[in-house]
Amino acid sequence: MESKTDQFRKYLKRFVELTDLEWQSLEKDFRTVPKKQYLVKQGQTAKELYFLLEGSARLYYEKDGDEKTTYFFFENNLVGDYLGCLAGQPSTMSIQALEDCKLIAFKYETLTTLYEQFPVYQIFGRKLAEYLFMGLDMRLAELLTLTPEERYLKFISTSIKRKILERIPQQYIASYLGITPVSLSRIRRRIADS
Amino acid sequence: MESKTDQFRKYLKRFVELTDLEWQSLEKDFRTVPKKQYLVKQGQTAKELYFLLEGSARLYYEKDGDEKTTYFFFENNLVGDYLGCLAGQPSTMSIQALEDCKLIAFKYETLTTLYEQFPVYQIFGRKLAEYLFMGLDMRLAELLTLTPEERYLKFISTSIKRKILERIPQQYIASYLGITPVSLSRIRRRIADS
DNA sequence: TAAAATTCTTTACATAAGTTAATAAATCAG
DNA sequence: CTGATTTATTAACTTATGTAAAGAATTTTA
Repeated sequence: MESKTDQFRKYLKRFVELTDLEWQSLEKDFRTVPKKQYLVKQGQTAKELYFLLEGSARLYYEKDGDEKTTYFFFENNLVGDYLGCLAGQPSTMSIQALEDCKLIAFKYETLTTLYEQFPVYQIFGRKLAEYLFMGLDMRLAELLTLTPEERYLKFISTSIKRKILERIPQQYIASYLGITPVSLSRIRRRIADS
Repeated sequence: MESKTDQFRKYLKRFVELTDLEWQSLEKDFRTVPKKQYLVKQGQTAKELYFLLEGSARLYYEKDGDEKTTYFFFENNLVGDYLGCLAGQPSTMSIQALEDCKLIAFKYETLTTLYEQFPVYQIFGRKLAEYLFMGLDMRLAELLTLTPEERYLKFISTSIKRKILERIPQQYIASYLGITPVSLSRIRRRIADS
């Protein structure tokens, strides 16, 4: 039977192969965060990162009273304010559970300590940053080169994202695409009519 | 007197401290690229990265016949298709010299070899990726949370960026901000009138 | 310096998006 | 199951942006 931590260890294999000692050196802490509660709060300095075992979350910025959702997180992925951890600055955004979440927490500081202790973690740190960079780079290119309608079509064109559609309120998807919920509703109608 | 390579070495000190051996192990190649020529061409697989000694460049995507500029590069910074190097895929964008450029080229493969040879390069690789990630993350947040006018005001509010304004055609700044040159012109007028 | 090329601004018009508010639909909680 | 809450759609209106084209200003270069 696969334990919870195995899920996380398996995820790390995308990046590096860890020995048992290396794997155990990363102190892990189980958490549950109920729907609508926060993993990261704006203004507070994030000290830990999470591996999402179950559930989903959204990252949003607050602006003029309303919220701009810019990212989603799903099971079997890392969650957290990576930028905040890197910069050591208070978070400029919040991360809220969209569904009940089960997660594994680990201190960012523990990770940086492991960078020095084990070369393989240094490699992990690099590959993780590279992986996150790639994601953002492609996202940015899409935002700057595609129209809102094109972005929506691209968004729903992957089967993974279709699952997202069923689990996530459309208002959040709208701001992920850089538009208002009303506008997304119109785009959907426009597409349905054609 | 400071030599050309010293400029590059100094830049690297942001990330790591290199011994002479480590520094010399990175094979460097001087290049000049005249204005309007290309450092990276869409469709070709980028194999090297550059350190810009003098001049400036823009990164752009081609879409429906016209160009979307999404990034600028200036002296004393790295240039190149980092994503393309990471992914080993053909570039989806081009990088064009906006002014005559003097640069130091180094093979991405050499860098990855050095990751294995010298731990300090592994650290450099991590910190570089983290640094680039941070830049993209902040940029993305700005694009998704600010209006075009707010983005322009933010853009010109930093003294560094004001220099950019004087060296870079506004049409490119427009698409950097995610709008058309016409729209930028109107925003500028709106601000001037108020 | 003058002609050519490029860049910027402006105008007019069409289109899409934002805003507000009302209604419909779906989801949640007691 | 039903009332309450949240979410999605629609409508009406305003505003900003895109597009195309013309003219002005600037820069390039021969």
